[in-house]
Amino acid sequence: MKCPLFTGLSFLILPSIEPPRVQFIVKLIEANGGSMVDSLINDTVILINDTFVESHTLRKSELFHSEWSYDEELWYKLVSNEQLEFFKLSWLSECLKHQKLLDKADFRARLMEEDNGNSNSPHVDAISIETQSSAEDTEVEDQTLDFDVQTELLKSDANVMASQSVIEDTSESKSTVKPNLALTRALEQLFKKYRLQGDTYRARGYQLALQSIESHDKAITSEQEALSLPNIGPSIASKIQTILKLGSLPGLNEADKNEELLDYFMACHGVGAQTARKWVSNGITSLTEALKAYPSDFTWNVLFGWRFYEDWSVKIPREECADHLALMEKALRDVDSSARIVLTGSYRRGAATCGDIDTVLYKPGCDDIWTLSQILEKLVLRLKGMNYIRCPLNLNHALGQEFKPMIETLTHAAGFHESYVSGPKEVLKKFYFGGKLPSNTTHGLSKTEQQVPRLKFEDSLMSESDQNTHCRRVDILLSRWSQLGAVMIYFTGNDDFNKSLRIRATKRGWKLSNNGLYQSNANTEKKDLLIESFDERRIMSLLGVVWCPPEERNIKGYI
DNA sequence: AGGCTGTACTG
DNA sequence: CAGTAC
DNA sequence: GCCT
DNA sequence: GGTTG
DNA sequence: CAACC
Repeated sequence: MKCPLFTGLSFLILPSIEPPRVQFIVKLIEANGGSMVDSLINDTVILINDTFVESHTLRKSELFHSEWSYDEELWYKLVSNEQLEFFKLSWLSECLKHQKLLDKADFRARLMEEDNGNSNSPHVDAISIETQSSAEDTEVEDQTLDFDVQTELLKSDANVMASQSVIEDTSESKSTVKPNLALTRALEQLFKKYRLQGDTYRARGYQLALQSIESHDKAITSEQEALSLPNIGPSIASKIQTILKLGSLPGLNEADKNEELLDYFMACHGVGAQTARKWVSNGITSLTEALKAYPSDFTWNVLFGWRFYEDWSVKIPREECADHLALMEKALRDVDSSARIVLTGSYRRGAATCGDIDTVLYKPGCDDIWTLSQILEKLVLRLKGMNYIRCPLNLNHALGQEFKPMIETLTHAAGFHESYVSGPKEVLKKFYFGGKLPSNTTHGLSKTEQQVPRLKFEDSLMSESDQNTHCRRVDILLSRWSQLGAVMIYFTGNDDFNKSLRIRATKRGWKLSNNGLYQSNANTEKKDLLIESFDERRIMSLLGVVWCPPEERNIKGYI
């Protein structure tokens, strides 16, 4: 008498042992001395139902998860543990058929579907970083790497000033003296001009030069003096020379019809520099004309941009952001009581008015994007049901179905007849949309009427505007629990603050993104190694930046 | 000469 | 892939 | 555009 | 006790 | 949720 085949082995079968076929196999396992478990015991053999495996990789993950019959905790453990191995359930059937334990190698499977980015283990401690340990916690720049400490210090001092003045600037700024007004005005014009033309880096060049001059509180009197400032090179210095001599830069003050038009078009969500430039250079002067001449430029995204053109050019009072949050929080509680949504962006930086409403959605302990995505989907559905969401700006497959009627109404209004086909993506990592509070919630009637782009009359037919409440741009970004710090940094900004951090990361051979701080392995085919992604403070500290609260991240230029 | 923040979504 | 947006 |  | 990770 | 302020 031999021992039964599976004596002493424990098995875990995913995603569920409910299906009759699996039930049958379970009986066979137990008949052969094996045991079933529903959590991770030592040396448990983890098997995946073959219907969910294709070429050693998980497929039909949507179905897989809807059939999941274990607790969320287990899923979390399975995805986060890099050591674990998974095999196809057919291995077991084969063993039974041959009455012996076969080599499992051919039956190997991976749990993560497509995941071409980085699957990270949440609880990993930072890899050893002895090579640059000095930055940790001592809030001092390490001397070894910085040959340009002086410049850096100068710049950062200047930026502290700049950011403070920005905060106070919200009301009045007569205390600030501007000795180089002629220069900064010209540079600003050049910056705008090149940005409008889509010449990003030239524009950036002028923007940085502009900021250099703004933070230089003495009047500039010579080309030489200008040249000595950071980000001012021969070309700009010579232009400055000209301005000093003639009082202005020839051919710059004429208000340019084309630039105005570019501005007009680019204020529409979805219309960028390339598209606008194409239209303008072909003599188009209104959205209506553009629609006729270039219908294919008008994706449903752009059409929504058009519909809410005016609403989305209006700043949002800080208090209203909180109202939006409250509304979403309430809906979220019904979807998943442990999930959280928080305000980031300019709101978190303390701004009195915000261009849009940025939020981050997460669930403590949850690193599984699929779960988070489900929560987001349900939340969106509820918000849509409340008539809060007035238009989506990106979709996955499921939501594509839900919003199909809305989108088709829109494209039909624009004169298109093809029906909308939703994309194939299953998971939502973010959701951008237009949201409008119920009219009784109206906060302060904006008494500070801002100067705002208005649609030309002939373009106003596609638009929807309402004096009482505005439709607002709202962004929801998902965050894995283990990456919350990196996501908060990214989505709190501001842009220049992010650029600064990311440049500092590159200088150290690292890579900072919304996913975390990694040691970049660009050439070697190995995956980037995680340094830190959870702790906002530690990321900044590793990059040699003294921790600062969001209100102080309102910087201009680099730190 | 080549970089300039780095990533996700649309069509 | 280009274009757009964050 | 400027910087390395 | 609310905020942050 | 747990640790923190």
